[in-house]
Amino acid sequence: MKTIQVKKGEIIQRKGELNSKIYSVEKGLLRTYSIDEKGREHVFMFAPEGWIVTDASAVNGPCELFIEALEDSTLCTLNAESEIANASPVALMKRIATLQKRSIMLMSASAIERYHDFLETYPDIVQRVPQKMIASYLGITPEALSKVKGESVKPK
Amino acid sequence: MKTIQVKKGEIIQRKGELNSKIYSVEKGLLRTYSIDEKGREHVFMFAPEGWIVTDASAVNGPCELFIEALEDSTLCTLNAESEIANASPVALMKRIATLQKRSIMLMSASAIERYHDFLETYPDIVQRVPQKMIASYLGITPEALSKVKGESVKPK
DNA sequence: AAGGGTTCTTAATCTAGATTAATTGATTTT
DNA sequence: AAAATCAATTAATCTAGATTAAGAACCCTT
Repeated sequence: MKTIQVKKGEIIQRKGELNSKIYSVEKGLLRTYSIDEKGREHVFMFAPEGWIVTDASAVNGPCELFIEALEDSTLCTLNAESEIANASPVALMKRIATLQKRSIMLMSASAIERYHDFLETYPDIVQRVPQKMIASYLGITPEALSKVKGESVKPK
Repeated sequence: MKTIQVKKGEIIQRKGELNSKIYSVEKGLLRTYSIDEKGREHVFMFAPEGWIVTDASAVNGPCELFIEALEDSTLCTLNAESEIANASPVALMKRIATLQKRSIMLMSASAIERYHDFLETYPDIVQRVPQKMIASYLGITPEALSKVKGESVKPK
């Protein structure tokens, strides 16, 4: 386990890499995202101070996700292979519960409902993240996010 | 840990209950689903023979999900509270990886792409599950599933 | 076997969000 | 500070999938 400094815009992990790590965010802000066959980016999660990031698919093979610093950040890195074996099952269950909720939201809620859920899940980061990345996290385009926000302020 | 028999149609766990369990499917088929504020059902996952089912959100509170037997089934039940502490972190990471993929699919793939992913994820259960539940799992209506299946057979 | 309920499909219409495009304002680069 | 690139918003049009409705094919139950 060691502490590292990363600069805004730096890509910490890329799809296809094998040396998977677990990152604990001490200071700053990360995001993870995938790029599909059509070349489009999809933000999977954000990680402000106190959050932990890892690409679960990297446990049994190459990473699926990119990890990028959205601000200058301080991270604690753990080697995934050795640390996962003693990871807390209770903490992992919490992660599963969060993902369970996210899947259900994506299946059932409208764009504006998902936006409000984003605000609850990540209070205090709206100002720190570009709109287009929030839109990507919601699974919609930046144009659609602009639209629904406008409608919710001045309804009808 | 004990083995129980359940009948087709039986609801094994309901939203709001506190006595969460882990179910391992020996024989038969289960599904888990949520019901949103508008009263609509959303299938979260299926569990044929060999799969394990649990409602992760029940670790820290009441269940979010219903669990139902789609066929007469034989299940091994484990008490969640006591068993989660010694659950295998590697197995939990696999579950996280599956959910990670599901979220990304829901954000980025079209209905027909998600249908093909369903066929890969659950080979051999298409014939055993009603279309409307497959549609619900995909996050679309039964009518839309009928439509895209028809289009994919006879394109244009 | 007849009746009443689901389930599936097809078709017509409607709508949330995508796409395209243009405008303005920020941020970087030189 | 001008040029160039990038971000956000607005508007017009388009489309995947929703909604509504109706008919056909299955269950169940009696």
